[in-house]
Amino acid sequence: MPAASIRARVRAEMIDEIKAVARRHLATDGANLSLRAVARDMGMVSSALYRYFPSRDDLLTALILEAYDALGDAVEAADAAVDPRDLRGRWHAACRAARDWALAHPAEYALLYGSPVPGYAAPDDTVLPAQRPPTTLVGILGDGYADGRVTVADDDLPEPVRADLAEITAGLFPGLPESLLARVMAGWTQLFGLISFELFGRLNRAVPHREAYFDHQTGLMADLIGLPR
Amino acid sequence: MPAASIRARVRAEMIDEIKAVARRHLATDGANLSLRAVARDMGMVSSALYRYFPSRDDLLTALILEAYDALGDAVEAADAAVDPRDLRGRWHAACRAARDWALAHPAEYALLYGSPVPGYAAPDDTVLPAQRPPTTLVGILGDGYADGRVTVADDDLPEPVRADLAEITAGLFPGLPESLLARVMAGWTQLFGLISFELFGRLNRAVPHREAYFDHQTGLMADLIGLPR
DNA sequence: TGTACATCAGTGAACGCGCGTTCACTGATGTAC
DNA sequence: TGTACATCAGTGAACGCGCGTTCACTGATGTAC
Repeated sequence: MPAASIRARVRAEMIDEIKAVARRHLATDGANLSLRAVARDMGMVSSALYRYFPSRDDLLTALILEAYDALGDAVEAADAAVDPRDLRGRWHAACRAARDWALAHPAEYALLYGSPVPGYAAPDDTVLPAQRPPTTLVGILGDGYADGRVTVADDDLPEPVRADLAEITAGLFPGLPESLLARVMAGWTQLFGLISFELFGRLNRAVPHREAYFDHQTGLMADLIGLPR
Repeated sequence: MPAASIRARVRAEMIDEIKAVARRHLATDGANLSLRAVARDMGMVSSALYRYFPSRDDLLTALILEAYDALGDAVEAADAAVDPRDLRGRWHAACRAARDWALAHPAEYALLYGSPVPGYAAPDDTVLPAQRPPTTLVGILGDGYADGRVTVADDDLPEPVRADLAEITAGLFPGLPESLLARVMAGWTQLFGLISFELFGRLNRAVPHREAYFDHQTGLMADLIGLPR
């Protein structure tokens, strides 16, 4: 191995370590991530970090991208691990995977799905990874629609909504009826609403049995969407 | 009017003005509210604010309480303005009121329903005002259940969930079946999921017709809950 | 293989800024006799 | 009604802290001949 790539590898490891330390800091500081604190934890001087990230916001962006991808990986893997014909099993598995990931990485979840960080604008690279979980959900429904086990409810979609959704299906899910997409989006909203409520403390006193509650609620959504039992 | 109460009134007006200025700052700074910035905007020295609020967190708490109450007022008023027998109309009105309030006060909404502020613990006084919107939703369904126009779906509630919900109904909504409460909670989760998605940018590129989308989605939830059309 | 040079990582000091909170103080406003 | 006193609002300086970012620098590591 040429010496140059050793340096490159060390550099890549440093970047990884910086991100790992920064992730730990997210847990206590939220999005008020401090470069200096990260540098301190790494036993470096704060200016040294500028060798690796041109600014604090770039570090934040890297963390966001990684988090989106970790969440996407988890959801897709959970879906793929279930018999493809077991639509309801896939739905529950995907939802649970999202929740499990969020519970395991609450600070990163808050970074993705919490209030926007003041003064920080997410770059466009985040759009695609952010779409992975809803895309997985649509995929489950799409399979069911393709083999006839999921039928389309006769929703009276208002025309502007139908048109908006038609653009989405045309680009990403050709052939999918808009009203089916609308219902999957209800499920997608519900899923992250449930996780946010749980993580942000909305269920604190009211619902001690969080997991059972979560499964039941996602089950209700599966009914609404028309997933066969 | 005795002179003492003039002083008291001036004091109350100052407190109101401080909160109003602080609310404006929330919009740009998010929860990183700066006492000094508020004082500057009021043409005072920062230490003067300590005559009115013992600490920054107390000011934040006051803002949170007011925001919960403003949202609660809006939702309850919208519900009350509709013919009580028009359950679906009440549902839509309550949901829209929550969305309208959130759109008009995005920073305060984020304070209530966004990621928790690091290092800040909401005091117990916030619990009751925070319950007002879901309580309104339950009220709509409860009326329908009482006069038989909303029937209870035969959900197979897992026992721990049923028990959790039974405690809630026993305390707040005696006689309401747990499975009905579970569905209202789905609607409640959906409602704030929708608002958060919209405000936090999740629909940015995908759904331009936000209001129609919102109404359609809350309509889907009304179906799930069993509100008569 | 050895040597001159270029690249790169990390240092340490500094700039300029902001923050929450405390404290002794000045004046004005209200209270009690 | 007038006066002595107490209360309160607001000032200004200070404490001690933290932050992101820049910049000239030292050494070590890698490259090219």
